[in-house]
Amino acid sequence: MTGNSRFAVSVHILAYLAYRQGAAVPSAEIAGSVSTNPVVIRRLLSALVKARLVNTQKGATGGFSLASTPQNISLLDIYRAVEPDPKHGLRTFTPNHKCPVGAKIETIIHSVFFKAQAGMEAELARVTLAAIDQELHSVCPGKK
Amino acid sequence: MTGNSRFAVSVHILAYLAYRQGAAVPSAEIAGSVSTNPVVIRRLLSALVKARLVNTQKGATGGFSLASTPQNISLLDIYRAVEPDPKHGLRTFTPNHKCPVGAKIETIIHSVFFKAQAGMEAELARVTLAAIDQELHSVCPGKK
DNA sequence: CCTTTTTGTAACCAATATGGTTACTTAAAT
DNA sequence: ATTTAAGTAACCATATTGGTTACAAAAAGG
Repeated sequence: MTGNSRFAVSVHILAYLAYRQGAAVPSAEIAGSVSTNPVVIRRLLSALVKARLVNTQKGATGGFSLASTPQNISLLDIYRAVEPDPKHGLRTFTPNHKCPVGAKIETIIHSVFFKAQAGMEAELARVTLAAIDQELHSVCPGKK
Repeated sequence: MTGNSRFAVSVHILAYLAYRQGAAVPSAEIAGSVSTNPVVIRRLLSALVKARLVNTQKGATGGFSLASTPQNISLLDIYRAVEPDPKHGLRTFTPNHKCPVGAKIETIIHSVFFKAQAGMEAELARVTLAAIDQELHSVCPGKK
């Protein structure tokens, strides 16, 4: 999907903020849950703040909190915030345009990747942060 | 999607083989169309041969050819041949299991990624090499 | 045989991406 | 003032990626 862990960690971050129910959560606390450095968390939160998914507050008693209800945040929102330009490995794909195949294949593959991307994003759009939060609070999968 | 160009180049390779209609095509010729080194092509073809999508023949007059009709090869077949284990950036994602969120989020994210992957693969399954080949032979998009 | 062509791989390299870390500035609360 | 915490730049180690050279194995054709 993405090759890096930005999306996975971002989902974890927002799930953690949902779990903390509106409290101002410092990056160090989130980093403790993710098991990484607070700067890594703040870097991702910087993108999430820009995408208006998260509010931020500096200073003592500051921290991060959701800018919207978990019901109003989909995983697609998160994905787009932290993976703005999925380049699908087309970076180094520059076929020879002097060849009849090379001349046309690039456009064709772009269109295929666009459809594949849309298929993936459609699934992400179906999952809300509220659904994730609910799973977090379920005691045990399969419990009656 | 993948981060690397393996899938894009592999589609190009198979499209080229379809275009050459069963001839034994040497890796150097394909490399000319893709604009890369023949070894890069042979590396990918090695995976495609193992997946039984391509036949290979050593020696003079040797080369590669499709092992099946273009109609019987989907882009999902190609994807699975060259990206056998899409690790979706979960390599370095190892949350803190001592935290209630960290303990459960990994499973949840795995399931989300699985669905997203399935959405993407469903689109790839809908495209055959024959469809690509047909697009390659269309004179001009939009021509009457 | 012997030469030519081509696959099959190993080995190595440069470029890039990624995540972790330190350090420092800015801002807010008490 | 002091403390807490965001924001961000800079740097580093590691991993991935694609390109390249090199060479063995194999098949065809004299």
